Amino acid sequence: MNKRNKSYHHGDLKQALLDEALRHIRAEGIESLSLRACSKAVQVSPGAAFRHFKDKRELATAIAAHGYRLMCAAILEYQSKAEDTEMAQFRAVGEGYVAFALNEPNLFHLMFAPGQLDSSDEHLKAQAAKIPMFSREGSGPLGVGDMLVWGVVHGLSELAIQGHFKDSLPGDFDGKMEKLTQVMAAVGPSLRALSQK
Amino acid sequence: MNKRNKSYHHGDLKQALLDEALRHIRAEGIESLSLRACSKAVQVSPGAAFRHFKDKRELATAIAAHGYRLMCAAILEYQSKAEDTEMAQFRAVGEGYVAFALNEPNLFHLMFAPGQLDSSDEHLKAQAAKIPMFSREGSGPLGVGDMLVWGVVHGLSELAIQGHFKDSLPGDFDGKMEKLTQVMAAVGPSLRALSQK
DNA sequence: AGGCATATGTAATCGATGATTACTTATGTG
DNA sequence: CACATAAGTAATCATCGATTACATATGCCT
Repeated sequence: MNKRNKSYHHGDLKQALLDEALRHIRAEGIESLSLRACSKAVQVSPGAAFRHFKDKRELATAIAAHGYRLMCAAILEYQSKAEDTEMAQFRAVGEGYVAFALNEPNLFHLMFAPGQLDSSDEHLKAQAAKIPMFSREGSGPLGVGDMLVWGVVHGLSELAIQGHFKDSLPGDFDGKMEKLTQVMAAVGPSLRALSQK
Repeated sequence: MNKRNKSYHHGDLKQALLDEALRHIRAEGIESLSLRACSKAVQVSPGAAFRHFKDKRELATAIAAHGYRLMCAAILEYQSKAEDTEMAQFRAVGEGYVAFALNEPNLFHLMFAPGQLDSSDEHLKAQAAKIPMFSREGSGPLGVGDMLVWGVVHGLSELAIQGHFKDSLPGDFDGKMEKLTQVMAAVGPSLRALSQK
């Protein structure tokens, strides 16, 4: 638990691997993530990584869980900046969701790449449950409004990330957010109404 | 061009590889697709596959292009079954999009997995351009309504595929489609109005 | 028919990867 | 201080994408 950097033992290899994996995924995406490359970057043998992560998927799952934490933080940030009306708070959730996706496209992609993750991981589920959309999962069926709200923000996020809106959105983050906020505002009220009944 | 199955030459190896790759992607997904396994399944040496596809990505791209053809067919089918009113045809596009996604989740996933594809492939772009949502790309910026329409159908498709609506949707295809059709119908008119101005 | 360019396939090989195993070294607790 | 355990190494396997040099079949041209 203490930091021993004298020799041999790394100190906190697990965290170091997580850091390196996060850095790599942000920069290059999940596809090219390699345990060996991570191990080398942290100056450790390939096999050592498997002492802390039984799988490549286990590492990816941990990173995805961290992604949910960041997404949650983004939503809370937008909520804290918004007025304290129900409608403003409702919109802030969507804006935070989209803002996170635009800022962390590779993390967003990983979080919705079921093949690369262990979806039954408890820590992963716990972090996801902090997101309003996810927290309603399991608590009975979602209403029409809830499905639409999630669908809109998720679809817009994904399509924007993948460049399908590149002719329709400014190049910089602030411009994208402003335009997407307008887009969502166009249906916000009706979705909110559907979501409440 | 003729079918010679006497010996050595395969006859139509390229198509055989495409068939096998499509079968594998449908059954297992893109992640585990392997050129070697495909080659073995078609009784051919691994290197032979590279005669017809310079890359693994080139093979994946061809399959994705086929996916767009199938998605287009699904949309046309829903349109042909729908009434000949503007609103009914508008809704049929969305229903066809979602129906395809539910029927071919792995193909749908591949078509929106930019890392695995060569997005600049001409054949791929040509097939995609037959989908109403994609055909508006490049023809000036999309309006608010168009972005919302695409976002809704795409987001609902993806979330449904990934099981995030599993408490809210029936287990069978027909049940899912019925519910999702209701969901989309709840905002169809307002989106259509936005999309037309 | 004969000959030859080309299309198509094989076999061998490279480097990287995920994963496992047996072994070694450090840690810290009774 | 001894010893169980945690944490790392080194070696190895099978698989993968990709390239190369080589072999064989096809079909066109005269």
